[in-house]
Amino acid sequence: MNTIEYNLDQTDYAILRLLQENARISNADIAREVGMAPSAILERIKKLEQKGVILQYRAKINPAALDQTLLSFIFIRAADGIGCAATGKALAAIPEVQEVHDIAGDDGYLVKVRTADSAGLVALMRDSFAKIPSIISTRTTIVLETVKEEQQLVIPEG
Amino acid sequence: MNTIEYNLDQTDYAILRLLQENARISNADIAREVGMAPSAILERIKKLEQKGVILQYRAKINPAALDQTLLSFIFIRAADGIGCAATGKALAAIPEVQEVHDIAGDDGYLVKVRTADSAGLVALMRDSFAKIPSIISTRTTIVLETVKEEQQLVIPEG
DNA sequence: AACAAAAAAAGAATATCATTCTACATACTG
DNA sequence: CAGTATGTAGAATGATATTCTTTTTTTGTT
Repeated sequence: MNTIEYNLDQTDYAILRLLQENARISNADIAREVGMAPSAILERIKKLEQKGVILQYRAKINPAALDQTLLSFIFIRAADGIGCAATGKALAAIPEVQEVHDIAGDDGYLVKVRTADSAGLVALMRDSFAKIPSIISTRTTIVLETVKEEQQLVIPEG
Repeated sequence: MNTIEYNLDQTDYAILRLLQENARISNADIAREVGMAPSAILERIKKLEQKGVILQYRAKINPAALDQTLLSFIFIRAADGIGCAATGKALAAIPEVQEVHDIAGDDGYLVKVRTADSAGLVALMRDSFAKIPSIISTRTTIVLETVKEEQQLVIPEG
C-alpha cells in the first residue's frame, strides 16, 4: 500500500523538519525548539518510526571522499515487463548502482550509477550490465554538475 | 575541487559504515563496535565532519507520509549552456524538484520531481516550469516502482 | 453539557551518554 | 636522539535518553 494511515500534526511536522536537517540533533534540543518535554518528543519519534513515517537516519557522505565522482543516469531497455522484475533485481544487486526505477512506457529501467571515472563506468557496463541477459539496450547520460541533490521532502509549514 | 585531501583508514570506514546505516547511533555504541574509546570516536567524527567527508545527517522520511507518491524524471532542454546556470538555479528553486543535474550532450538538465499525483505533476509543469523562459522542451518519465532507492555509498571493506 | 475513557504531555528519577581534560603512546622530523 | 605532532585511553562532569508516575488534554458517548 502506498498511503500511510497516520495523521501528522504541526508538532510532528516540526520534529520531522528538524530531523531532516540534522538527524543527530538531541531529543532535548528538539524539545526546546518545539516547546515540549523531552519525554514527549521521544514518544513521538518512536511512533513516527514505528508507523513508517521516518524510514531511516543516514549520514550523507561526500562521494569525492570515497572517489566516486562520476554520476551517470542510464536508461535500460529490458526484455521482461512490469512484474517480472528479474532485471530490476539484478540491477539493484550491483553496488555501484545507487537507484533503480521501473519506468513507464517502454519496458525499461532508469538507473543512477556512481563510479570513480569514465573508465569505471565502462568497466561497470562491461562487467556487470553485460551479464544481465534480459538487457536489450542502454542509453547513458553523464552528469556534468549536480545543481541540487537529493533534496529532502517539503514538509508543510506550521 | 572534487577530490578531498584526507586519508581514511579502516576505523574511519567502519565509523562511516555505521553512521550511514544509522546516523542516530551513539558515539558510545560506535566505540563498542570498533573497539575504541568514545572520546576517540568523537574526535574522529569531528574531523570527518570538518574535512567534509560527512556532509550531513538526515532523516529519511516516507514520501507517502507526506502524500508525495508520484516520482518522475524530466529531461529539460534549455537555451543556456554550461556555466550559464540560470535555468538550473530556477529549477532548483522549485520545492517539488528533488534533484537537478546538468547533463552532457544536449544543453539540458535532468530533474527528479516528487508530486502527490499526476495532477500535481501537470500543475507543476504548468505553473513552475512554464515560467522559466529558457526552457525549450521537456520529456517526462514516470516512475512506476522504485526497485532500489537512494542507495548509500559503497564503503571499502575492512 | 457532562462524564468516562483514552491519549498525550509533564515532571521526576536513574542510567547512559557526550564532552572535556590530562596523561600516555606512537609516529614523524630536524 | 630529542622534539613535535597526532592519536588514543581514561577519568570527571555535565548533559542526555529513557522509564515511570502523575497530570492534563482530548475524544467519544450519553
